[in-house]
Amino acid sequence: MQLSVPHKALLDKALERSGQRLTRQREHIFALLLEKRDHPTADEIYARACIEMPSISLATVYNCLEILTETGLLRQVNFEREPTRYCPNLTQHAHFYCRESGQVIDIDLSEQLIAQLMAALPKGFSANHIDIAYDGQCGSDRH
Amino acid sequence: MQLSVPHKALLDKALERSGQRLTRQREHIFALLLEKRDHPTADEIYARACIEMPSISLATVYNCLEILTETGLLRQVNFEREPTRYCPNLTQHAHFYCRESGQVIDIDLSEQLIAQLMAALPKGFSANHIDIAYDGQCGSDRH
DNA sequence: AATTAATTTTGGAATCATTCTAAATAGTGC
DNA sequence: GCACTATTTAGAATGATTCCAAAATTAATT
Repeated sequence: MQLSVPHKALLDKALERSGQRLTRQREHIFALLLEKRDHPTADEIYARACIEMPSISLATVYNCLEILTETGLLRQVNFEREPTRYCPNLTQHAHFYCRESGQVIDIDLSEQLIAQLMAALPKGFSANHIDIAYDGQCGSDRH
Repeated sequence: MQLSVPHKALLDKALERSGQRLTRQREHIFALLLEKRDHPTADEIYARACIEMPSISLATVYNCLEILTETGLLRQVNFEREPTRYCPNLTQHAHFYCRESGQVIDIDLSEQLIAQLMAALPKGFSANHIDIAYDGQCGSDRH
């Protein structure tokens, strides 16, 4: 598994900007997230990482995910108090959690809809972020 | 602290409907939530409950909150992986979490806005619930 | 009111995701 | 390659929540 040239450049730049070093582990975790964009948990990422890098530890996976999130390369996705999932899609979008198939699907929202949500806030309130999570059935029969 | 007659009737009916008994503990926890609608965590509710009912246990608080949620009298509110908070406002609404003051504020959303959010889903998807959490500054200086 | 049966409460142990810690290892600039 | 600093590692610690089995309470029946 290999990071594409533009993604590699993105990673280099993001780490440099925040004074962090590029390590094999960080690169591998980032590549895994980009390769299969299914919103895995830290445990799932750890299991996948171990295939090519058996010596990696779970603590490192958590650490890499934290650094990648801080540097703005990943987003955390939470559903209730389930384990945190990770998402490399940085555009403003919502998440749909299908309780049947367990899949998490990105839902694009129009600028206009976001603007309306912002406009629903009382005077004086300002939001840095809106987290929108749907849950229901996605109609696919994959399990 | 006393449950109003209509709220008492609501509690009775909801418990009966799902075959649960009315207990002092359940009534007390429900009354606490209605009295101060500040989205407390289980720990905070436990601390408040102990004032009038020192023998109550944390396990019972969790159990009551679960039952009251299941019977549809309370909603759980989560922000990332912070401890779950509880809310007796059953109308469709969003939550605003002020990182400065720590306050959680209910935000009303129009039917129309909810409908638009539902309409943003791909064909075949159906949502039971949409969870909307803003975070930012609420502009109050209470701390 | 006593008896029984079923549910609830209780305190403590267990669980699970995540964070912390301190020693070992790997990057970076010279 | 050397020294300096950041990172990784394994395992212990944490914190919210759930589980457990015994004691207490409630509801139904006599």
